[in-house]
Amino acid sequence: MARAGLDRNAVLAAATAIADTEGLEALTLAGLARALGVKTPSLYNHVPSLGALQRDLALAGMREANARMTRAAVGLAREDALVAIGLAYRDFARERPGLYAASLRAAPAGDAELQRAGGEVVATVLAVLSGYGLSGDDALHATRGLRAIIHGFVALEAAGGFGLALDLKESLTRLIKAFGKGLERGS
Amino acid sequence: MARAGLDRNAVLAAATAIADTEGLEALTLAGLARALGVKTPSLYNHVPSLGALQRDLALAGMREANARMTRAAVGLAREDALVAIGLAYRDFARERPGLYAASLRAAPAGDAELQRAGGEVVATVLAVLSGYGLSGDDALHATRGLRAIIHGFVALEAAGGFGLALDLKESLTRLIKAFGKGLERGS
DNA sequence: CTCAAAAACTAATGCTATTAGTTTTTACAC
DNA sequence: GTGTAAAAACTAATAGCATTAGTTTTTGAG
Repeated sequence: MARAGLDRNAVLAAATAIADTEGLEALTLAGLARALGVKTPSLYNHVPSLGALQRDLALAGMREANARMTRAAVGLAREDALVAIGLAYRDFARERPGLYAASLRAAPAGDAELQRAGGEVVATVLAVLSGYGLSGDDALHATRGLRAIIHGFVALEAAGGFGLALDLKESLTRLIKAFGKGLERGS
Repeated sequence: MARAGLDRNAVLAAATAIADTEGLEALTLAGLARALGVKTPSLYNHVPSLGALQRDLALAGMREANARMTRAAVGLAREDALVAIGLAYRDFARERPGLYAASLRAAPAGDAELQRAGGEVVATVLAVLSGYGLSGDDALHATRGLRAIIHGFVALEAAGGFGLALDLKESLTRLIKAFGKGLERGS
């Protein structure tokens, strides 16, 4: 039957491709097996379950998002750095919609690896905010705020929640800059 | 067989109850029929499909969210009004998690009623922002910004994205106030 | 009291994930 | 080279899901 020569990475790559092109909800083991030229149960030689596959996608998504954000912020500080990581995250969501969607609906509770990846994103944001000289609760509230801003904007855009023909990149840039200004004097 | 006496509203109410208590992903026609003491196909006398049911939940969710926000903003202006609608939306997400989740993943494209409900939420936000005397693109960018802030914060909180034992209501209030301050002078 | 519509039912189809058990291929030891 | 054991494919089966078709039962209006 001419072995297909799959391994875990090949399965994961094909799953990512499907999720990014056809949407995460279109990722099924049946369809994935079809795309790989194999019968569905064969996938269980490489992946424990559909849920585990989705979790792996989520982990890959978080890591890629974090990598893009840290790379974007290199050499920048304060407002410039804030805008850079916000736009980098937005680009990630636009270019890898499947990984992005997977990273959103993963349940980090009880999954150390996933929690660690999420923690690294938080650390990136915190690092960028360190340039504002915040301390204690102020820094934590600000971190939450920036994460909420970026996530909220990107999620609404991805869901098609912004109807008008008004430049989206401009909206996000303005929003982040306003937030940055708000950080310069207390709260 | 002693007719169960269902109608569309009874089915919708039971579906809402399941979604709010067990999670939207636990809402299946099979489980819903079980809860109503009826066989699955009987539901099709009242509801066209599972997808249509989810859409109805989404519509109900948007309407309730908007109702709560407008009610919360009555008699308030500027910063106070901003904070009030933000906290009202957060309460909605916490108290009606099923309706909230349904309202997020509905696809408004091609659904006039859903679009209208979404438009009313936008109108509420715009009305609150009118107190800042913004005009043209400034008002539109600001509307996007406030929606992103509120949605982002609430979504991250609902997903358990905020780990620390730091007061969440305080975080959101600070974030919205900072945004309000940013509106007072340009951008 | 009749009768037609509404609401329940049973039976069936096709999709999904998943498990069990079987065959085939490959790689490595000798 | 050859034997053997693990890995990777397979077939077959189960269970849950949404959905459709066709049938029976109940109800309410005339």
